[in-house]
Amino acid sequence: MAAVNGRPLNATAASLLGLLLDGPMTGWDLVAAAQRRIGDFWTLTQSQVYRELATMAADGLVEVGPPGPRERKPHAITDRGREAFARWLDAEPAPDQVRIPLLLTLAFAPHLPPGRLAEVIAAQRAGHARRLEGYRAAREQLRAPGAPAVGAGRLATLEYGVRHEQAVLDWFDELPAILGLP
Amino acid sequence: MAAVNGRPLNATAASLLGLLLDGPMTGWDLVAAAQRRIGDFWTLTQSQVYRELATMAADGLVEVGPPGPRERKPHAITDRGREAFARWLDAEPAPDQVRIPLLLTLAFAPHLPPGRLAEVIAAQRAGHARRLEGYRAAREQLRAPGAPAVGAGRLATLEYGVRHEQAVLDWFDELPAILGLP
DNA sequence: CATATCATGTAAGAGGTTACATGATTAC
DNA sequence: GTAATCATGTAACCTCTTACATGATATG
Repeated sequence: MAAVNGRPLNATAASLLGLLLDGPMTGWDLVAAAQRRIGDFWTLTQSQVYRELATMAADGLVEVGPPGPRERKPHAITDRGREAFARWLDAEPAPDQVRIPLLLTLAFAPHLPPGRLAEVIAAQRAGHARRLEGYRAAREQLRAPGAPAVGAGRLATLEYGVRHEQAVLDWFDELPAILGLP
Repeated sequence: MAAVNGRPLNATAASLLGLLLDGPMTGWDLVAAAQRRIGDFWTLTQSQVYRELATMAADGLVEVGPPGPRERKPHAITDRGREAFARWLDAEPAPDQVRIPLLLTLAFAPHLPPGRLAEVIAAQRAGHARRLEGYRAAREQLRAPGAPAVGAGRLATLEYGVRHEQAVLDWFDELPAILGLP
């Protein structure tokens, strides 16, 4: 019996519990579900998933069910897990955690060979434009008649993505003026 | 003589080198300088600074100068350090690394007690509004006549902050409609 | 039967956070 | 003299990433 009261959940573990509220899943399933449902604003790797599952099983937050074909090991959330998830969800979300390598490059741009900065900016802008298109397409698909019913949260996060990427693109378009580039 | 060719720089170490281009600094100085120059979009702790300095000293990227008063240990960038920094700066910046706890909460909002979601949103919005004001104030200060001369990069990153936070606030204002909140 | 996909996991290390310990110097 | 701040760093731990190892099953 490990950790009688369980350690405090980290956001990654809590998210896995949240996904398990829809029913038992294997680690493999969870990786896919996480990518689909929260992948746009939360990264997690397969390695992490198996580790968190093992930890949570030891803490009694999930239970391993009867193995299926191909070594499938379905994990189900327990009552303790539901409580832990509810406590986590009710807490104040931590502040955004943002690290933007491009802004580092920009901060040190005077040390960059001339012309290189413009290249870097163009490449980064293209990436953001691609992502904006992805978010837009996904949003339109969900808005279309006959679209699969989906939580409003999904629409809200897509809208976040669209607005953020649009703002970033607008910023890119102002950049030459700010930096005094040709 | 450790690591003849030096391991590849991580962004945090590289940033410290970038700051040292302005002249020798102690770990303490670097913490302050980093907070001021890149703190808006890159986090780093005191602990990390001392560790990276030790590693970089072992790799010959920085040199410890003659100690000053109060155990001050100025670190100066070496020629090897300058090369390593230039190589890092010239490389393609990694994609943004973003984790937004609020969006996790939103993704699982159906499991939240009624009313709690609105509270959470209000609190988070206030935080973003505060940050927007901070960026705006800093930007106006730099634009004012007689402002200290400062790199265009600083203005560009402030502009990024302003636009990002403004987009997030706009999104907050759309949220009730998207989520069907009163 | 070969290849792709499903599915498990381990190992090793990098990067990051929090908390603590220690002492010098400056300002009141 | 005492409190704040400067300045060093260590210890412990957590989280995340990358790479590897292993084998079952489905598809052509």
